[in-house]
Amino acid sequence: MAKAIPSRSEDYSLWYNELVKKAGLAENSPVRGCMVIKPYGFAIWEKMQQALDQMFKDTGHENAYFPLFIPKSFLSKEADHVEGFAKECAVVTHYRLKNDENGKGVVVDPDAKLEEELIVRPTSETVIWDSYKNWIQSYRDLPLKINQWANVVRWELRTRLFLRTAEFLWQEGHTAHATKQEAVEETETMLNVYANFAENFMALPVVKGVKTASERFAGAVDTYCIEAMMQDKKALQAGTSHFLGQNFAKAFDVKYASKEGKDEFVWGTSWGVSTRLMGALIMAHSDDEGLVLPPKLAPIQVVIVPIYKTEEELNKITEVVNGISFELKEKGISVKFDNRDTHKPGWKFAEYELKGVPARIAIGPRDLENGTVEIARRDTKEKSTHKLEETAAYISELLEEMQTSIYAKAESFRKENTYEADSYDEFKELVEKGFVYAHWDGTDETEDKIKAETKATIRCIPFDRKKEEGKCIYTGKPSSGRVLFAKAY
RNA sequence: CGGGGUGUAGCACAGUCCGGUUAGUGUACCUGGUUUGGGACCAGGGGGUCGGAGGUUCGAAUCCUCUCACCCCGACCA
Repeated sequence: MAKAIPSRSEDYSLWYNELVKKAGLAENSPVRGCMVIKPYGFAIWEKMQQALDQMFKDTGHENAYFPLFIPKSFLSKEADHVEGFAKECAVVTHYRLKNDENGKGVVVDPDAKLEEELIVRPTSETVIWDSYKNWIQSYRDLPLKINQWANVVRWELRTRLFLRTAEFLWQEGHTAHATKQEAVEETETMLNVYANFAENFMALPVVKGVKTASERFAGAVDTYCIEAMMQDKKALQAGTSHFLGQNFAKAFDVKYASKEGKDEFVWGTSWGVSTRLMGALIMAHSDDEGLVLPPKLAPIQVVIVPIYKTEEELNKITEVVNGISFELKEKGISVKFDNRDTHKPGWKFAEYELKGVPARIAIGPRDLENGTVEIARRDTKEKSTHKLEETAAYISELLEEMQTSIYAKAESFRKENTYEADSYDEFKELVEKGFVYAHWDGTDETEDKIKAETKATIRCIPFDRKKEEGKCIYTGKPSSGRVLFAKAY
């Protein structure tokens, strides 16, 4: 049997790239740095969307949609914001093509130049705050809590499927509040929503914390984030939630009349997660046989593979399968019966492993005779035989067990590869091997130097860090707690 | 934008240094048969602007010039 994908331990990058392609998730598009998300990959994204969307609604948000194009002038209204995004914007300058006079196909019509160029949104703060100016007049209009599912474009110099593509899909929440406290609470709430989603649906343990000034979102007062460890021990930022203060309110003149009749600027937040989560899901759990999907996000949770010689046998198996399928579907479990005659059982086993289907039921003549089925779980590849009548109950338990066990595996992996460093020499050695908690003097300067010398960055200042007096590993200056360092994507 | 690498069938690649029949292998695809509890086997078959343009030559996938695209490493990256 030829290996479907290269070994993870030999070449992590290649393994990831090939896995994304071979499992039918996505491929490079003809447009530089963009990707085509294939049906199976999109089905996983849809499962993510569904769960997240429900969580947003449960926390009082509504969906809306804003334009893809942003007038160039909007972007420059917030000074830090334009600074942060200017270098990676796609710009629309013309609105018409024409046939080339020399017969060389179509060319841009120079007469169709736009008065003001349009930016393809790299994020929607500006265009949304421009609307909010009209939507908000009174404290009665607040809080305003909107989410949008959309695509955005950032012309990154170097791209990677799912992790950093020129165009990507995401959701972005944008809220406006009457008080600072309420906005800060919203920022925290949404970070917790993301952390819950990562841990309970993606089975991915995360570290919650706040970014240092140098990693902060352009235009934010504070950026909160969740950071996860991938199987190559590098960190991946899996979601961010920004407290915007009154920065965008001031830039777009969004004021409300308070109960006391005074004009006040509103307080803002924004938060988002993207198709990058797909990359996180793949890199966190998959093995050399393919994807390992946590049951809650698997488009197909159970696949049933018949093993038969004659049509008569297949008919008998189908009868049994219909019974099992019905029971499973009643429990809300998604089932696929792959009775295609064009592929052999062995081929199907390998294929569904590559696609990360959590549980597989095989039924053959042997089982028909004994009234049993064979059940294999994707994460450990263990196989076991069960009585027919116990199948649905067992599968239901198995899926729950797998969800927690995949999480537990990722968590213990992270634990095994997390260290504390108390000197710079120790730090340099340990940061090659995973996450490192170390003391830092709190300055940009020190952070930059450590990054330049080791390639490691401060992923976040964890919320749950313990109070501990110490000395900065680089300068020896006093510090009141450890921060999380790692090499990152 | 710098450094390195690769463009040959749907996919993965050999052939290029040292030019020479009709451009090859694996896999995938099609047909027929035997198979079916871990990516089956046998036989037959289809599929190529050798990334593109120009040049050298009797003759170019191979040599020369230009060009385009992609990948990896860096710079950049809410």
